Amino acid sequence: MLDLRFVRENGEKVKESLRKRGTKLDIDHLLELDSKHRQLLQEVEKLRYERNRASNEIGKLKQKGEDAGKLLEQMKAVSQEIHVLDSEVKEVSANIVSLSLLVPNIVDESAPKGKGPQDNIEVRRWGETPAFSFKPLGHIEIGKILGIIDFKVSAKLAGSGFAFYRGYGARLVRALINFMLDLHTEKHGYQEVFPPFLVNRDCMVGTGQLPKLEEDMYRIEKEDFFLVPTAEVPVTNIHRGEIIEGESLPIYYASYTACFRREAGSYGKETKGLVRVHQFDKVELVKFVRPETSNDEIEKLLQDAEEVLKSLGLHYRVVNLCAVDISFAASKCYDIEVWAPGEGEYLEVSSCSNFTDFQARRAGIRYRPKPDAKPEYVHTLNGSGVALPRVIVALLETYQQKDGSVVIPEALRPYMGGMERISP
RNA sequence: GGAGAGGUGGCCGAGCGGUUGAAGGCAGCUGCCUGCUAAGCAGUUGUGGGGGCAACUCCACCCCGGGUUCGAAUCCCGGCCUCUCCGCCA
Repeated sequence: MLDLRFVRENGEKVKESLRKRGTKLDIDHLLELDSKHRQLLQEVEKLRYERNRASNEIGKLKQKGEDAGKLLEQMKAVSQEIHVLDSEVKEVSANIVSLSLLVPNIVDESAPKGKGPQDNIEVRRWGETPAFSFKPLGHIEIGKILGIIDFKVSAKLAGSGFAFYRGYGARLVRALINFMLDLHTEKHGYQEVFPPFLVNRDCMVGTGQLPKLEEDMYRIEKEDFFLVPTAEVPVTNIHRGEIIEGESLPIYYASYTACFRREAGSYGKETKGLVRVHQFDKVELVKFVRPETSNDEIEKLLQDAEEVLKSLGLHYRVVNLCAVDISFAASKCYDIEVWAPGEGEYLEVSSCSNFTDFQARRAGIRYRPKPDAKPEYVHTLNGSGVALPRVIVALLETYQQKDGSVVIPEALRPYMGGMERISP
């Protein structure tokens, strides 16, 4: 959510940002509602003032045992008026809120302009695309040969778009989660948290998934709960409605959760295998920081995520997303894309975003710059550190051997009971 | 799931339908004072919003949402959460 006052005073800037994003929204209408709202407020508040004073007067008269009938009658009418105006105010402000919730964050100036993914700018590459003396297989085949991923079973259990891991495959999932959590907590200074996988509506609005993306979310109708699409949602909401003491910033959290996404509208090749599934595992990094530091913090966050891939020896590239590609709540975003030799393409395994004060304002997350200063909104950031299925794709495809086995990168071996390779 | 209790300011805790933004205590801050570990005295300390260049001023907020009333922290209804007992259960 943007600061309404900011929108009021920087209408052009807001519209410019919307143009860059390719989003059409009637900002002028929002501003009209805003001024109507303020005008109504003035009217009601004046009446309230009048009524407060009169009610006081009535109280005094009654205490003295005097008659207050006349005043009482007058105030009855005033109360009626207030009631009518109140419902108008309520309606207008409800409209303002619902419109405001649909306005995306202002795009950072360093984000490239562009019309689509082709305009994202590659920031750097790490490692090289591995060479093979044979034609590398895709992960689906490898998983089948090794008996570690079974899409027949997952389809039987839940339909298409799910994964079923078995044996060393299941072990690999567990190993990766532990490896990543250890890396971030022991080396990068994050505190590990383990939240519920179901959250209420307020959380989803707080981080910006709702109201816009409700169709993409799994919802438990009876309780109005949502399955978390990412740990970002529960973890960012840890501090919803709080005022954090300045000295405790920055706060870094690392969290494993399963992630649930309906992925409505996906089709074709994308929906095969592990590349796009309804449920996947992810270790997420979330930061709460002072506003003036968020530009540096996103770079550090990105590096923390990159280190996962470096440790695993997987070739990747980092891209700076162009305005059109940046998600609703973010102001700036880097994607990390890992190379999958079997697929022959780069796969997004991490998005590292700066949400500036956008989520903080929605979720009411503030801090005190100094012990007695007025509270201000924090900046929130998060990044995958990283998402598992596509890393598994890259891992299997990168480390596959001619004999059908897959070598386990050294960093992961302690988590695999010292195993060096998975053989058919 | 059944029965009961309760949700008040940073914390503890009072509150009859009428100067209660809210007693009292603790904590914090600011003065004054006292030579001793730190006590005493006085003052002060919430959030959001509107109006004004400003001093300032007004409105709202005692879990949330409705209602009754001239007036609600106080009464009524609905919801959420916490605690205790019982039941069920990994």
